[in-house]
Amino acid sequence: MSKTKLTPFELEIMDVVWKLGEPSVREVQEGLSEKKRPAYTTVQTILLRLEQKGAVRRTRKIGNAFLFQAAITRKSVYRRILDEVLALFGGSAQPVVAHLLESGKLTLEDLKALEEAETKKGAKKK
Amino acid sequence: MSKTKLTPFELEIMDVVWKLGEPSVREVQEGLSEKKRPAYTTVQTILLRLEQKGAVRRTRKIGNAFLFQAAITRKSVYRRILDEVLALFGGSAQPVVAHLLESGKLTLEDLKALEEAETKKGAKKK
DNA sequence: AAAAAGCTACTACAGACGTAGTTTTTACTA
DNA sequence: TAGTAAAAACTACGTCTGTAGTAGCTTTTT
Repeated sequence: MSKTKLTPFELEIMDVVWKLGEPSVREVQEGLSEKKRPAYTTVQTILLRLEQKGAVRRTRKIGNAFLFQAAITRKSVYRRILDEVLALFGGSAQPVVAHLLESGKLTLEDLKALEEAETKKGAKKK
Repeated sequence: MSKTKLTPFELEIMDVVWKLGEPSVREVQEGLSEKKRPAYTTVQTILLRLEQKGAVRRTRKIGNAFLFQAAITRKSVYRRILDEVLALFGGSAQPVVAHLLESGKLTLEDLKALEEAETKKGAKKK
């Protein structure tokens, strides 16, 4: 898919777009947490850049405002991010998980749950 | 620890520094993969910025060249990166691992191995 | 010692990012 | 239809990144 490289802030905007589905600039702005809510035009600018990057597209116009829609999936973006992290960790996922465990971000219970889910899926698949 | 925020390229440089221990600029440059090996002065610049960020420090001088050394640990950097990724994924590690599994980056075997290692460590601890 | 080779320190610069102001257009509303 | 409110479009700008050139000092080699 598109090799869309998004910045952290663009990511946040995308998050809102994904959540809302087909928001206007105004809605995106209001969808951001109050603490750091940038100016309307800032959101507008980012949305424009996201459009140029092919991450969103304008769908239609309501009144005089455009509505936007994600043009890439959340999953594809997450995958790319994880791939980058993996590359950092030498290309293998195991050390990443080991790190998560070590830092307490992931528990043994989490692991077991995941394992079980995966086992089930594997069995079900095909 | 230091809230050192490193760019991708700085990360690469750090990687070489960590690997070599106490390299000179030249050694760092040569430690980078041949494909994208930047000019000597580019490496120098990055090393300078890393120094300003507190990520490396100059140790001594051999001939007329300085030697550098990491001032932050690999682990602390990795931890910060993972924290950022976790934040993206909603603060929880489980979805991250689920993603890894789904994309085939992590296998059931990996999971089991990790689980076992973790169990052992947990038992050993204190 | 003079030249050569290698380093450091300083400077530069284009493109990306975050941020937002200003001008122009559009579309309701009285 | 004229006025106004809201949005779009355009412009701007400081900082960060990747990238490297250049001037000048230092060490080594003739």
